[in-house]
Amino acid sequence: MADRLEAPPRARLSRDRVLTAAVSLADEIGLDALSMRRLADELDVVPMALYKHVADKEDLLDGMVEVLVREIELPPAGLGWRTGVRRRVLSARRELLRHPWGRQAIESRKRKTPAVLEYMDSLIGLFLADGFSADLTHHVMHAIGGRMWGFTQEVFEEPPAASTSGRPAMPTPISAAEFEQLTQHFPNIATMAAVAQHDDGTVVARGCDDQFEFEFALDLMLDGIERLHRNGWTPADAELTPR
Amino acid sequence: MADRLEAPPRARLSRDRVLTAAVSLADEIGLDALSMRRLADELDVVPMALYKHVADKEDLLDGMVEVLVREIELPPAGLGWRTGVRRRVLSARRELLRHPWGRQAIESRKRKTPAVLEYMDSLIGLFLADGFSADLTHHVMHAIGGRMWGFTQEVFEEPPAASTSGRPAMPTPISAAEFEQLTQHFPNIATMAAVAQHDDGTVVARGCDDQFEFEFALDLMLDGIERLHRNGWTPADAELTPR
DNA sequence: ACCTGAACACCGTTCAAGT
DNA sequence: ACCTGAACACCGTTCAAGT
Repeated sequence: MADRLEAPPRARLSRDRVLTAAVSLADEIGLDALSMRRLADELDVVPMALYKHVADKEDLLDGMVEVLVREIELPPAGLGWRTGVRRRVLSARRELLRHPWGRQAIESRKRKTPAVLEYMDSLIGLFLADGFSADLTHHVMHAIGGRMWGFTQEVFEEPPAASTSGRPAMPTPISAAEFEQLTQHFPNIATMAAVAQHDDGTVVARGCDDQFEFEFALDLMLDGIERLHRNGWTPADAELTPR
Repeated sequence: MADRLEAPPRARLSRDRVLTAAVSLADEIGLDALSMRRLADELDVVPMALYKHVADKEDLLDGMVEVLVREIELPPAGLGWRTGVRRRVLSARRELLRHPWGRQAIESRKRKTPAVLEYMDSLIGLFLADGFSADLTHHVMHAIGGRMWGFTQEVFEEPPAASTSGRPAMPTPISAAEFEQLTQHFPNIATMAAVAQHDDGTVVARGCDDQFEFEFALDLMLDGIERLHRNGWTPADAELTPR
């Protein structure tokens, strides 16, 4: 309504402005809907103007991932590997919840950009500082895998009955008829789902608490790593892998 | 050269033929390059002809995932949960190596199709049959997560120096100059990578053996699960989660 | 130096028509 | 019943021009 001071005819473009706009546009409309043309619209600019600031769409995505990864908190040093790893991973998960496009974007990158390498370097540093061998560090970094970026390993979610609407994957209370169907064809899923749905006094009462499942799996992995480290794992142990 | 018996002017289309063609086309050119139009070309048909056999591209991808998942081997019953899970997961991984588009396709599905539900049901059945509570089964299924489909949790791969060419991510021996760079900026990555590259007598000598890393992580998880089961885990244990 | 316009070679999908 | 043609509303990107 009133005249604004910034943006007289139009604000000047820059890589930062392009990336920031891309990040919040992706937050809004999702990664699949994010196109160079749509982004240009948002910036009140013709599509080709973007190409002065990003090489192409791949470079745009690289830049968006950089922005996201730099937001992962690095806690103070000296907390020990387990706490250090745990806090980084939980912070990464928080970023991914704020930027739901993050997983797809990170997974589709082929070149590791500086912020990505820095983050991995800091994780590796935690293990090495606490006396993990380079070998063991290597293997546990692989074992942590996507969880270092806060990826939930799902592909699983609720039993069936997906959310028809855009986002909100509600606790999905299924109807009696659907449950009957489920019991018939997938009795084991039904048995498992029944507990997660009914039960009211236990931890699982919250239906399916994503944060709980995430930490459950994370701690299972950290427990395993701690045990290997405490037992002085060496490459030789790998030969006599169980089974 | 000689006249062929099948495909007189052109073979009749069917959902199966469409899906099979899509699967092998994706094997060849990758999922991103797979378009309805390209697939139609491959089948010597106009793009719109496909829409009689698949509802849309989403439905095509659903069908392709069905084809892939049905190829996962279900070992005979009675092997016990650990062996049963391990063999399924390793078989799933083999499928994913044959169909590199599988991961992206599976991850992008929102509705769980019958073959997917059947596979999950069979996994859950293994735990229940060996006396896992429905609660614990629920949590460990989440913890296994993408690994049940044979997903490597990577996002990690070699240090830097990505494969410039299309596919073959070679062991990537990096040059002395690159290594110097790496040491400067990412000392911990360098330390870790040095072992995986030099060492010649140990297990890690193979540089970075994907199969080894996969099984290392899988067994770490299975060990953890076994321990919980043996100790009679109950939801109450979750309250006193470490840290 | 930075932005624009027009064009190219693609997409998925609809709709009305052909056989 | 199944396939086709033409069209619509999109893509990413190049290239030659404008200011």
